[in-house]
Amino acid sequence: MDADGIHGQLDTLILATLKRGEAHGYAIIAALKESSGEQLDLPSGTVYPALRRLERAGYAAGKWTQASGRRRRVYAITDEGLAALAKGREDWLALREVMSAVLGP
Amino acid sequence: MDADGIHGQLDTLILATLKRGEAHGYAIIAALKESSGEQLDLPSGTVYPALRRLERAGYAAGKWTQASGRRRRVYAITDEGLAALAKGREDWLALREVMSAVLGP
DNA sequence: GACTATATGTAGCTGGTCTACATATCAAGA
DNA sequence: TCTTGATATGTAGACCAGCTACATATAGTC
Repeated sequence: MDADGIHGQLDTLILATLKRGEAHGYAIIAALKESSGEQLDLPSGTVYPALRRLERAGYAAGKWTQASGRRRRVYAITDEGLAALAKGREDWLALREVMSAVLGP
Repeated sequence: MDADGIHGQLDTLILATLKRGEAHGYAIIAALKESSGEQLDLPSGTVYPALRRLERAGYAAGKWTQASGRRRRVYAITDEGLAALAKGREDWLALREVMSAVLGP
């Protein structure tokens, strides 16, 4: 699936990934690819702006690190981020119910 | 749920409603409210542009009718619309799988 | 020395959805 | 009769998420 199939769930997906542990953008892309069973392959132009958005919103805290010469911006989920993730999950479940009700089982 | 929770599924929801039988905008809003168990309450400013979009795309065919003095634009789903609905359903199922895989069961 | 993987990001665009507004008819009740 | 609410359709203007394509840099490998 490419990114235009995720329709507003991007933040929730990223926050869910960060909940498992802090990570940098490239690793998040790889983790989502892995945890989705190779179904998700998000372009960097989608993920990096999303991370800055999450940071600006206070849902993730980023810090620069250095790993074998490469600079990385590592993000950790905040308390607000955990709350946002919980809300995102609820919204998702509500959407799931509505879609099931309308589309059929 | 208001319309900002449906994230790109609007067309699929409308096409699914039209599949049950032709309908006009106001009736579609009411039908979605009913079939979702009162969870969905879409504003007209969301639904009417969506219908014109679907018509422009060839997924729905609209015609003016008159019912007790009120003019109505009644839409019927086309063959292309049925195909688009099938694809929308597949996309939805794929998204569901990805979200389940990442968020957990 | 060239190529691939790792790693981050910007520029410009498209398009869906929102809020608020505008319009008109019909039915019911004060 | 007048007002209100339900029915019914739509436009204007704006926002913002996600897209594609591009730009940049280092490390390791062949």
